Amino acid sequence: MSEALPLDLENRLQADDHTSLRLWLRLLSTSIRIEDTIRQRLREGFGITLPRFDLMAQLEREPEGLTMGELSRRMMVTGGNVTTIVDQLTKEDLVQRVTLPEDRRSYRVTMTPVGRAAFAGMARAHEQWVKDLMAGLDEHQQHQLHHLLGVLKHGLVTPISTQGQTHDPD
Amino acid sequence: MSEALPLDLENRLQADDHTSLRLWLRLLSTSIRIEDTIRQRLREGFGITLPRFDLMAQLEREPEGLTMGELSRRMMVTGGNVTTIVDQLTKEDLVQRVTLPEDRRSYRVTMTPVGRAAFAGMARAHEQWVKDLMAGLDEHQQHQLHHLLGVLKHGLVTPISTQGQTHDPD
DNA sequence: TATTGTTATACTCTATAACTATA
DNA sequence: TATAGTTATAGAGTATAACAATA
Repeated sequence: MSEALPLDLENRLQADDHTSLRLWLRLLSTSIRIEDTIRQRLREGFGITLPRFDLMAQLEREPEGLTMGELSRRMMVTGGNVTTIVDQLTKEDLVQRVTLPEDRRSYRVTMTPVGRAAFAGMARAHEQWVKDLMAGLDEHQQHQLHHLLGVLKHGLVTPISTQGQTHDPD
Repeated sequence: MSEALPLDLENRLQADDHTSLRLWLRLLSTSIRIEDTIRQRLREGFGITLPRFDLMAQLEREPEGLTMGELSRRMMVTGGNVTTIVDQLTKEDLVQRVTLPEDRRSYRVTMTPVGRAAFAGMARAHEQWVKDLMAGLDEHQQHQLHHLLGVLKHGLVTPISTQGQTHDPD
């Protein structure tokens, strides 16, 4: 975990490479493992997929609802896919399209009362799962990890596409 | 980043929940952002997908090659999918199936010379991308993050399936 | 009978591009 | 013309289950 660092600059670069690669593989595998667990439990417990859960989570924060375009930008997927997901959730009576008088090309997607109730249960379970999965770290370690990930994330070179002012505070 | 912790036990649990949830969202979003970047560059630079790259990375570490079953367990996907991926890589002459005299049901998948050369280039580029993406953290922070992720990962309750002794040291 | 690998099928998510209807 | 959303299509990855060949 803490090898002696060589003094030669080129070797140091090499060592640095391996540190980064090992870190990335661990970050990725940890994330995938947790995500798969949550995905599986959402399916088994609530018969819902992660993208559909995510869409409802977006709506939960916005009681007014969101247009398809807003959902597309927030979820960072193309419009056609949002249509599919909203279609499915609509079929299950979890969300609905509400027409806008001021622009008849557009809709506002909101949760139905059924959807709100269903989501409350899912969100509660979800939060408990996450808490359990994170329980290997104490409060201090969690804050430390949160901080380091923040540094890493904000240090990422923003890709070419800063077009749609993506909504992604975390 | 460091709010005062309430003393009431129930509130503390609540606060703890939110810490975990915020941590998880940050972990997930950071991981996805890096993964998407790498995925896109692998496609644009080398015309290869992440699962195919991963399969070749598995073979790279095992000069003797691996059977379909071993690949399936290491990549944690079902056998049918490994068949598909190996088929595609075989079509591009990057890997090959080598028959085993001792068990004619089974094969050993190895990289072709072409595949080995191609993978060397990909791996070099991949490592450099990772290094650049991680550059927001200094060496010490990277080790710290690596350590915390290790604690988190090993604290995860091992899922029910410890059947196939999954190969996943990271 | 059990095991290795393949095939067939289906589902979800994803992107691109053509299209409709409004603005 | 430009924009909001839909539809059509295609491709990748995934799982399940039935199947063939071999052990």
